[in-house]
Amino acid sequence: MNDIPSRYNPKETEDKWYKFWEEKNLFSAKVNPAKKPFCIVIPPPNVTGILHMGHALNNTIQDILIRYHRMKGEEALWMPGTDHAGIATQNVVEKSIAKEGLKRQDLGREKFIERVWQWKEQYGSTIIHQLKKLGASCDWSRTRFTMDEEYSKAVLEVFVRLYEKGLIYRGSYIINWCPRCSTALSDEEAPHRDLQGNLYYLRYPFKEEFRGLSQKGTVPYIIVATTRPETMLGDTAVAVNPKDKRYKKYIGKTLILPLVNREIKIIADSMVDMQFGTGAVKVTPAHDPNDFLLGKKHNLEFINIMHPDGRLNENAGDYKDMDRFEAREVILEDLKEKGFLEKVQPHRLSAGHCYRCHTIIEPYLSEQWFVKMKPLAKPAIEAVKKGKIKFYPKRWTKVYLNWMENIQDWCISRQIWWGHRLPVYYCKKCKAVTVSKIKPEKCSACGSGDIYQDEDVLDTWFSSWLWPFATFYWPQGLSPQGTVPAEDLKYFYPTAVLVTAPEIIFFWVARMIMAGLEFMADIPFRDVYIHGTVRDIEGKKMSKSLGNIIDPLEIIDEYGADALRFSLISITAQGQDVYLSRERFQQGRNFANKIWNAARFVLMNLDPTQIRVDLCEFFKSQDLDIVNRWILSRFYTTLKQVSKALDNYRFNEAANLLYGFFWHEFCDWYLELIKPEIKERRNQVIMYKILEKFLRVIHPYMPFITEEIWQRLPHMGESITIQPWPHVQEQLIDKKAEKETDILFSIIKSIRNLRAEIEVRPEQKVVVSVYPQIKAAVNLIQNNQGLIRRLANLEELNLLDSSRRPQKTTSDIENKYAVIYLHFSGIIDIAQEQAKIKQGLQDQLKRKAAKEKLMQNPEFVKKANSEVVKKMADEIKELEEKIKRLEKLTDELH
RNA sequence: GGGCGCAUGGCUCAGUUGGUUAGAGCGCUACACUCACAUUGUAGAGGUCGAGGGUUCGAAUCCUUCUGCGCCCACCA
Repeated sequence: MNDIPSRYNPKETEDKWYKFWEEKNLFSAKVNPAKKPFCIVIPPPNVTGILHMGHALNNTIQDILIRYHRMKGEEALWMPGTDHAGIATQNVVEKSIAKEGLKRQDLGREKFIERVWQWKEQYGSTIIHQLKKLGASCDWSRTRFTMDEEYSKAVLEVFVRLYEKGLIYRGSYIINWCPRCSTALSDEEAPHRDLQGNLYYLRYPFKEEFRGLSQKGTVPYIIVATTRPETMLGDTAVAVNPKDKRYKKYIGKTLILPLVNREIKIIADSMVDMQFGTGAVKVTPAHDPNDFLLGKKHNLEFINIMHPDGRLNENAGDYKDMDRFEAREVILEDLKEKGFLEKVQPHRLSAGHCYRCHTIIEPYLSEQWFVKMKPLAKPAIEAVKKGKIKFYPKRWTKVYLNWMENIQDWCISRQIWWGHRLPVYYCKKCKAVTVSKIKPEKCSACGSGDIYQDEDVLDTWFSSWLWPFATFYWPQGLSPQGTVPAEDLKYFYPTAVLVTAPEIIFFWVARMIMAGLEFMADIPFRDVYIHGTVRDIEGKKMSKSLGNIIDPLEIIDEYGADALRFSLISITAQGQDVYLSRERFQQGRNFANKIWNAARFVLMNLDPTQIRVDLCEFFKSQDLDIVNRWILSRFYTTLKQVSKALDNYRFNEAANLLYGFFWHEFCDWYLELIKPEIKERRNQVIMYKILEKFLRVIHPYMPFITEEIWQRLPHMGESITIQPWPHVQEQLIDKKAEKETDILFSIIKSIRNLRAEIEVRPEQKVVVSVYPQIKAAVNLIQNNQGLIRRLANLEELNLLDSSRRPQKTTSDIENKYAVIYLHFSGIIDIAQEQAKIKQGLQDQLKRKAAKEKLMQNPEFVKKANSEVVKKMADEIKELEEKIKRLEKLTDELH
């Protein structure tokens, strides 16, 4: 009689509806002055990316927002795309050609880049397909890639503008160098991790006293401490603090650098911490950022001892071509042998690690390009301080500001091939630098045609920081095919909200704010929502290397995308980390199935001819019964709360509200209540309308199942994705009905409780007498006897007007509203009953005493909210009545 | 060294501006597959809200100190 299976099968629906949405272009957004724009730019995943739980969380949140605002009638645009991810992608392709026994150098730059593009064509859209599996409603027709021709123009434009403004400069500085990737990295790309290492104490002998020391008996050497002994080969000084009494007399003296036999001076600088190590520090200006500063200040020699790949170079003498860590061991051996090693102490230290390959980075002196950040940071700090951009949760504001206020210049050149090549040209003749978007014919200084382009490419983030406007074809404002009109940028920018993870704040969020203000003269987004990190059940971050990954695609396969989405969101408190296990997804699957079966039930019992009516009109024309008034009220109350929660980025709250409403109110109570009279018009209309509206409201969370059901309903419109978000009908919110059903339900629950307690078989009908404790309950019970009888499985229901315990009573129970007596031919355990009553009496007395004490406190009466005081007084009155009744009962039982 | 987060029933967590008897999911116990759903239903057990101190008529909630766990930042040779 009906063709709906009793289990929801996501596999049969998800791909089908996604295809449908795409075919109908339901996700495309256009400039529409009649509508409010709502735009989110996706944090572009790496082209090398495959969907992990972090993506799943990040994109589910964005999809919920986009679908919600689309239904609210805004012009919702979710701008998708991918990031060329310079280092990561180059690494992947290098690995792939390594299978053919090739290195990128074998291919040469051009051929290698060709291979990367080939790779991108083949695998670069994997993540896009996976996002579609998730249900992401991006406007795919706009998909951008940071290496697109037009996008690249924007990148070069920005470089040139900043250069011309004097904000980009080139210079030799100590930067983070990854020997494995063989490139410079920004500070953000080289996060510090703690390591267990050693502090090595080395003896540097004095030159003057070198020979005759043993006779004089003075200290023949100064001891310096270092964690990287191999860098001693590049030492050009030893520094002490000028205030340090121990060393004052040695300042200006000369030492002989062991193994190398270089003469180095002892210099004084207040930078030296007297407390650390021996208070004397070896200075390696080419291999340590602090030493670099000292080197500049004291005009020291800069000796680079390392090849870019981490092996030592010709300046390392005998240690040439050894790997840095191998050299460390050999050097230590040699130092030890020659008596220059004083001691070795275990030492916790932290070192930068390449964020792509996790190799320990080397502070390395090299010529790089930098962006001066302070001038860019200033307005970006202001924008957040003034509240033009808001972080959710708020606490990230401080993290952002702290970083921005201490911002360092940004190293943007990378010594790799895959990326935007610097628009910088050098003249072979006069060495002048020409910076130009398009390759210049000749040197801007001397006019020579003998020029060549810088080999370096730009940091990937130097392109991603333009994402919120470069995706709209800034600065031309027009896509090459003219498919994206110039007005788009104006209409959709600034975007509404950026959704991302905390570790991206510095990399991307902060820089987008700076770029937006600099190039668009406006903030790129109004809100920043920072969600938590996805962890496993033990709290460890999910990562491939730990092997604790839960693959979202497997979850989709097993439970469905809706289940994945719903579960993920319902356990993610705002901004808190998420602890996941596979079992957690059962909740979402079960909920989907519940919705499925409720819809199935409604459809099985639906007469489509009855329901074509406007809900409000229908409501006005009818004298609706309490049950329908209640469920309408509950729906609209929930809707109101859900909208509010979504507006405040409280996604889990909205999810849980919807879950509770649908499962425990609509299914458990409402559908059960109307079952016998389900064909009545009022029930037909209300159950249908609520189901239909509920589907819309849960749709942002569970797009697939809601579409599947929607399509089976006698619906209007082609897809649920573009149905309007229901309006809150305030006039249907009926607190009185809610209160009254609470009375009915608690009476029914109490009876059920009673039955269970004395183990009445479920099929056994019993007789129950009810003595209402509040006036409102009397009529209510009277008018809803049938309902109570059915849900509590009663033979007969008597309404008492006296609290006298009726004859043949087996057991009783009381709740806020009534005392309930159950008549059943079982055995009455008088003692047990007495104990129960006694206990109840004592509880009530205690509660009454507590409340009376509060009421006798003049401070309370004076200061507390009058509503609270009144409530308290009412409660005392109620308690008094209950106590009176209980006392009477005790007497009777004696 | 600086900053942030977390600590609530066996487990994982909610608890918005302080206000009745602190909630949910999972797990557990008992009962129930004729009636949309066993991916289910009904009922139940289980918490002195990490510790001390303070503010307040009133604190899981605000302040403070401490303890434990986790994270971020920093030029700790």
